[in-house]
This record gives sequence, C-alpha cells and structure tokens, in this order.
Amino acid sequence: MSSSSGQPQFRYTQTPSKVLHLRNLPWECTEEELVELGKPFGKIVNTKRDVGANRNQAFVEFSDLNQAISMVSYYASSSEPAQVRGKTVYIQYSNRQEIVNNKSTGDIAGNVLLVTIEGVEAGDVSIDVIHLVFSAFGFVHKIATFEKAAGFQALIQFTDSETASAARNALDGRSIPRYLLPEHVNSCHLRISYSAHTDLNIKFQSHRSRDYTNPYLPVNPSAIEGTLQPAVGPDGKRKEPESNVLLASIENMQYAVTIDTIHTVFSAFGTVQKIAIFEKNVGMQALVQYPDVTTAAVAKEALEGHCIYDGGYCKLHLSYSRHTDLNVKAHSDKSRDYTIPDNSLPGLLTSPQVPGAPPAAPAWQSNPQAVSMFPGNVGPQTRPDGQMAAWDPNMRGGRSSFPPAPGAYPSQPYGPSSSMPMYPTSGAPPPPSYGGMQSNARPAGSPSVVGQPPMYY
DNA sequence: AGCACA
Repeated sequence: MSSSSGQPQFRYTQTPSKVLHLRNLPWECTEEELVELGKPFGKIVNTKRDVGANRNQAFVEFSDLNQAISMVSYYASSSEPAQVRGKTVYIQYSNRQEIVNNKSTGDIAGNVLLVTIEGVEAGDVSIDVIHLVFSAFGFVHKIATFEKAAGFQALIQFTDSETASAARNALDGRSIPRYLLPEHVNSCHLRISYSAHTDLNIKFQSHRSRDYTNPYLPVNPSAIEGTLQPAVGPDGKRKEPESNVLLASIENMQYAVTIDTIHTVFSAFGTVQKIAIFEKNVGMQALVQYPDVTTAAVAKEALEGHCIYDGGYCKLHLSYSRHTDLNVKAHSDKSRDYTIPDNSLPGLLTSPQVPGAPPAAPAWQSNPQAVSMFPGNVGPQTRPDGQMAAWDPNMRGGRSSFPPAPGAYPSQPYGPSSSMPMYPTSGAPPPPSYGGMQSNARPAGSPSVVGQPPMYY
C-alpha cells in the first residue's frame, strides 16, 4: 500500500509574515522571554504561547512585517542560533498573517455561537438542518462545521450578540427535532457557547460551510478548499510553495478529458496517488497527488504549457496546490484514490495486496490502473462499433488513444494523421528511473507518441 | 524541532 508514503511534509519556502512560529522553546517560556527575544528586531505586539502537543511552541507577532523579516534573516545567517535560557529556538514565518487570541471562555457573548452537537456523526446533521434550526432566531449569516475531539461542531454567525444570545438561551441543552434527523439518531443534544469569532471566513459553499450573505461564493465541488486560485501575496506576486499536489488547469478543452486521461498523463512521472477533477468556468481543473514534492516538480516542469492532444487542444497549466493530501472518494466520477485497492471494479488488473508486502512498485514498472483503463488502440476513429476494447495485458507499447465520450467531438477538426492524442503510450514504460535531473529532457516513454513526431508545443 | 479554530 502506498498511502501517502513518507512523513508529513513541511514547507521550507514560506511566505513572510509578521507572525513568527517559534519551536523548541524551554518549558514554560514566559511572554517576557519571547518579547525579549524579539526586542532587537522590532516591537512584538502579540504572543501566543503553549502551542503544540508539548506546549513548547509559540507565536510572536511583530508590529511590522520588516521586523519579522529582519529577525528571520538574522538568525538564518547567524552562527549563533536564537536561544532562550540557553536552549536553541527555531524560528520560521508562521503560515498565518496574524495571531488570533482565542482566550474566550465561551461565556462572553458574541455574535458567533460555537455549537457542539452531541451524540451524532458529522453526516447525521446536515448544514441545512442547522441553518433551519438557528434561523428561527434571526438571519444566519454564515455557518462553518467541523469535527474536533469534542465531536461535531458548528460555528454559527448571527448579526449581533443579542440574536446569538436568544438562540443560545433557547437551544442550549435542547435537541434538534427528531423529524429533521436520520432515523437512527436517538439523541442529539446541543451544547452552545460563544465563539470568540466575530466574522467567519467562509471560502466556499460546501457541505461543511455556508455563507448566506454571498450567493456568488463559488461552490466547492468536493470540499477541497483554497486551491482553485493560486494565492497572491501582499506584493501581488504569486506565492506558491512547492507541494506534492499539482493543480492542473486545462485550457482549450476541445476533447473530453477524464480522470483516466489525467492519470495516464501524470503517471509518466511517478505514482499518482489521488486525483480530483472539477469544473472551473468553462474549463476543467484537476488536483493530482504524488507521493513527494520532487515527483510533482518534475511533472510540473515537464508538462507545463503542453497539450494533451495534438493541435493545441487541452493545454495544461500546472501550479502547486496547497494541499498535501487530498481527501477524495476512492472511485467516483470526480475523483480517484489509487492508494486504496478498488474492489468495485472486478476484472481490473490490481496486483494482489499481500499483507506485509513491500509497497507497490513505481508507476513505470507497474501501474495496473493506468494501463488497464487504457486498452490499446482504441481511437476515436478506430472502433466503428464504438466499444472499448477489452483489456489485454499483452497489449503493451501499442499506440492507444483516449476514447472520447460519445458526442464529445463536435467535429473532426483534423485528419487521421494528426488525430493521435499525445498521451496514449499507456503500455510503453518510461525509463526505470527519472531520478536524474534531466531538467528539460522529456523522459522517453513519457507522454509522447512513439513513432510520431514530438507533439509538445 | 514543525503551526493556533474550521
């Protein structure tokens, strides 16, 4: 099994922030010590201590970004590390832009309620039911739901604390009416306190979050948030830390591009773990997860600006996603998780999973899904019956093309000689190793047609 | 030695 192999990945290239993340702090490091540490570089206006499982991390926020930059820069080049009580302290930019002190005990009335729904699974209570229940007390602006150790929780934003208080007083300790819940739910007590939030930051309408004040907010197709637009830093430059997950935008989509197409294309560079596709305006986007950043970087470099099909069709644009591990259904029309065996497709050539066996071989050695989903030589014009050829394990290296969805081709814009898609070599194994930094060299057997002129543009 | 509340 190759479930997201490796350790959690940390980003070493970080966007500057006036908030710094400090770790390896001594036990019970005081706020004064933190302020003292930052004093040579600027004014620390906020801190948050006792962060992390060991409570030995902290955040400090400078009044100005440049002060934070100077501190990070100083210790990056200093021979003496930052220290507190003689203990080396490791300093990085935080991945947030400000410290939010959440020392609310839940008793200070605010316009946002924190609702814990006891005794239910997250899937039992829909966001629409929550909305219905709490709308009885006033306009619900936003809802965000999440699962924590405490259980299924929701943040519910009202206009003001008076409305929130009314809802809290009426509903705390009560239950959601049974008729609004699945039959198997027996008890459903609400425990309500106040959140320290005043305005929730909802990025997408999804099954877990809603913004009722903004009907134009994009709908998130599969709860994959925050990856659709590359983030833009304060200076307007794209900040795009490397990631093992690529975001592929497909432009000029004259032909149908399926998950299988994506899988075949990207498998040329390594094991594809997961894929999610979704529509974006008129085009299409895909998130493609590799086991590691290096593989993703190679694929990104090799594929950027190239076309899946000859003739400038289905041009790929790659960027790094902020995701590192996609949360997708194993086998739906919009997603695949190749890291878990798919038993729903009998006849699919899946290598037997022996307990304790070494992880699956790299994609170029054995990629059953990719190969099996691409029976060879099934081209748009090559099968008059329009049927997919049966999978033939011996059919390796043959040219194949992607059978388009019926009606996907409004016309045949070019002749047979040029109609060969670019990535049909499902059976032609790429070289055993792509480890060498061949930079611009396209790996043999990677998306290109054997015996055809190169079709990269 | 690795990020706070989704």
